[in-house]
Amino acid sequence: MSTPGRGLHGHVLDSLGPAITAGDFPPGSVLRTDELAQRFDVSRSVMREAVRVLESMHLVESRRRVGVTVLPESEWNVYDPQVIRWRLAGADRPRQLRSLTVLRSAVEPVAAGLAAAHATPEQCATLTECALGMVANSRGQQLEQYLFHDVAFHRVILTASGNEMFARLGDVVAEVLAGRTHHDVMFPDPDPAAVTLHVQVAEAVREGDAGRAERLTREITVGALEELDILAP
Amino acid sequence: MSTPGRGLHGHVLDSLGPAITAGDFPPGSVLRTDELAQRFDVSRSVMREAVRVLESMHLVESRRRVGVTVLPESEWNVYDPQVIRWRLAGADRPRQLRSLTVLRSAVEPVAAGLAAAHATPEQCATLTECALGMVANSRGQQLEQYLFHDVAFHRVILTASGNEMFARLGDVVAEVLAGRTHHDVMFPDPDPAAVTLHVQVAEAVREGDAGRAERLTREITVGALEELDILAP
DNA sequence: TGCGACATATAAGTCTGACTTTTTCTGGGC
DNA sequence: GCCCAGAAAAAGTCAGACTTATATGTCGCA
Repeated sequence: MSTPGRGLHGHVLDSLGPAITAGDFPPGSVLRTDELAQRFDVSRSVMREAVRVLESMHLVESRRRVGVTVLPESEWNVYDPQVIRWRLAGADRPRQLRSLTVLRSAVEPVAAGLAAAHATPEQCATLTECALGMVANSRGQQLEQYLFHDVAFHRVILTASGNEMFARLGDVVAEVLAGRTHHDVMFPDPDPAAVTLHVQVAEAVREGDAGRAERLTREITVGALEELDILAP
Repeated sequence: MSTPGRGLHGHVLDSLGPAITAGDFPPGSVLRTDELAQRFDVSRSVMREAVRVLESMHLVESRRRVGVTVLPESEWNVYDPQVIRWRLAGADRPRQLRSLTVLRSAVEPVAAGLAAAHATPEQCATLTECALGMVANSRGQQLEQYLFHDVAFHRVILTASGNEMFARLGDVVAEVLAGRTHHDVMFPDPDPAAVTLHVQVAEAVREGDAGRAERLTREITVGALEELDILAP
């Protein structure tokens, strides 16, 4: 999905980031750069670079004479893809998935409506292909193939909306959908109603019917939320 | 609003960040750490820390034997508050405001609906106060006072939704609203209809009427979008 | 002429040690 | 009890030497 551990400082981040986001260090905990450098067996320069990155994510704050203070969750840059990945890998993954799914339920319908107005013919074609791919793999435990087309579908919607803020949520949606298929309980086959809705959204976008695209997508996301409620009530 | 230029590397970022996000270096441009260190008159260690931060924002990519490559806009972490601030300070500020306003139009109505279900009595009280504050300052060019209550209002809605992803957009909304009042053309007095809508949203949340809160908030954001269309068609 | 292996230059990456600066804490004097 | 000066602690900064990956160019061979 992304670039794990490039360089020594990256390796340090791969350890420290998940540890902090998992709550191993309660907010207000104080770490010392030198000690961390020793613990990870890297030089102080490398450790400082890692701390700077954590600081830019607002996971920690570095102050003179004090040290590196872990910030409360409310300060974190929870939209940073790296932070999202770390948190999804952690213990309260279910809560993350819920948060992100609620975000989806707000964004995707509006994005679909905009896509109906702005999608290029190519994007419409891709959308239809994705929907058909979902149909073709909706039965017979072909979850991986289904997931592939599902992710592609939602990426196209978000991109075709023409809004960059929406487009950049493609990775988030991909993580959420992948998480549902891989880590969490999943029904052996996808919900047939959801498959139909995707096909209909592709139709609505193709026809430029913004209102219908939005309504149908809202139904999809409502379904995703209900699925979460069933799995983790 | 935030923490400008803490430390030497922060000062470098305050210069480099806006320059990159403004497009001063076309995507693919290659910078060299040593040269940058000279240009900003800092040591390489400091420069390296700054580059690491830019790298974590996906504004640049650092590769051996090549240098620091500026990435295309499509790679940027556009949800990073710092990046948002840099871009809003730049030349294509209007486009940013539009992107962010569209995001608001997707998120805030859903947030208001959730707030109606989850808001504490304290939050309801604060919300009503904010709405009243808006009413009280809606006439007579008291834009600053009006803005203050407007920002507070939307922050409460986003927080009361109980969704952390929504809550973290409070700063973004604050930037957008402040931008509208300060930098851009603004009607001498706020739209009376918008003021009324805010009061009604506060009512709906207080009464726990999620549907109405969502609908009314959608009207507010539609109004904000239309306002943009009028100002920059 | 074309292609692959090898050599080389380059820029990032890393480490170390010394020094500076800010800020908290401590303790003494009033 | 309060305030100010000094000390201590940790981050911040710098300079220099060394390592490593890698893009590119060169040479020989087919």
